[in-house]
Amino acid sequence: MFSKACEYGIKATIYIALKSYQGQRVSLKDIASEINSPEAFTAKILQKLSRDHVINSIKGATGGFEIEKDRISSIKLSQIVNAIDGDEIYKGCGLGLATCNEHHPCPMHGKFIGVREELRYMLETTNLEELALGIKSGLTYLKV
Amino acid sequence: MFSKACEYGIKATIYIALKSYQGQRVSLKDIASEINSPEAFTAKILQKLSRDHVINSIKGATGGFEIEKDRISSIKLSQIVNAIDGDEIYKGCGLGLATCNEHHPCPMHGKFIGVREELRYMLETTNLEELALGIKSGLTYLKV
DNA sequence: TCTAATTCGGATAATTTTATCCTATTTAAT
DNA sequence: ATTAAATAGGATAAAATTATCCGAATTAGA
Repeated sequence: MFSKACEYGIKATIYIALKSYQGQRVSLKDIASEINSPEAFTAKILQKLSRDHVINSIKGATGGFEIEKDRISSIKLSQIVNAIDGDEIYKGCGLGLATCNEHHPCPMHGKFIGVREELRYMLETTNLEELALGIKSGLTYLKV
Repeated sequence: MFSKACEYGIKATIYIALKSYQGQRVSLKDIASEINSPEAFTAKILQKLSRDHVINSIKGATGGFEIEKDRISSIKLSQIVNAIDGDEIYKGCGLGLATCNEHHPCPMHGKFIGVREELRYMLETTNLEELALGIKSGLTYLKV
């Protein structure tokens, strides 16, 4: 469904949100260990999310990654997915046709539109805060 | 969402079903041209579908690919996807956790379960006949 | 029997995705 | 200033996916 990079990106952002919520800044090493991802690869993904202003990166000795507390609840899953995988997955044709719409639908169009719409809605309405809260309360997990 | 191989596989199977429905057997060349896919790569995918008994392949001079008419309505999209991409996409965790269930959910689990379930249901209930019929009636398209 | 049309399948190549390595740069603290 | 800890980013490598090439095998029909 999502690329590995996107999976890492989502998990990393949730973890950063959780820690930011608690007033803590987190290092790459910490993130990679917490979400069980390869460090250098995760670094590239965080750079991308930082350039896209989903997260903030702070260089230097006490540097790391964080998100302003008051932005956490307004950041949607779709922004993360978009920054890494683009929007093809929740806006594009299921069979990869360049143009697929009501006037020129692929064979799956009518069947797929509900799935895609539900995915789009889920990604565009789910915010970081609710995801981080699940981790905080020990109800959900980022690894294993 | 689906791999390129899977997209080709679905389109190819729909086209084979359409022609089989009309009592015609189709060649690889015909298929590749009709769904706009690379011939040799499509051949590998058709081999896989053939080994999985989704389609039949006939060797030799007047050979090609076909599906028994009376099986067309009973073949589900999920069988094609399964043969090529496996079932991870509609059964696995959205964040790639090896174990993700109600007792040990990933942060997205509760949000993702609806999407995944709708995708699973769509794939498991949509049959080849309805997809081929759309093409036959000129309402849907396999390319452009 | 021969030929032509076809699928099969092994080998290889190209491209994309995933992953690693290493140096430069930044910054807080001593 | 110096040092240590951290991110940035270019170069490269490994693995997976997508794509191509070509000879072997099969089969209908002349």
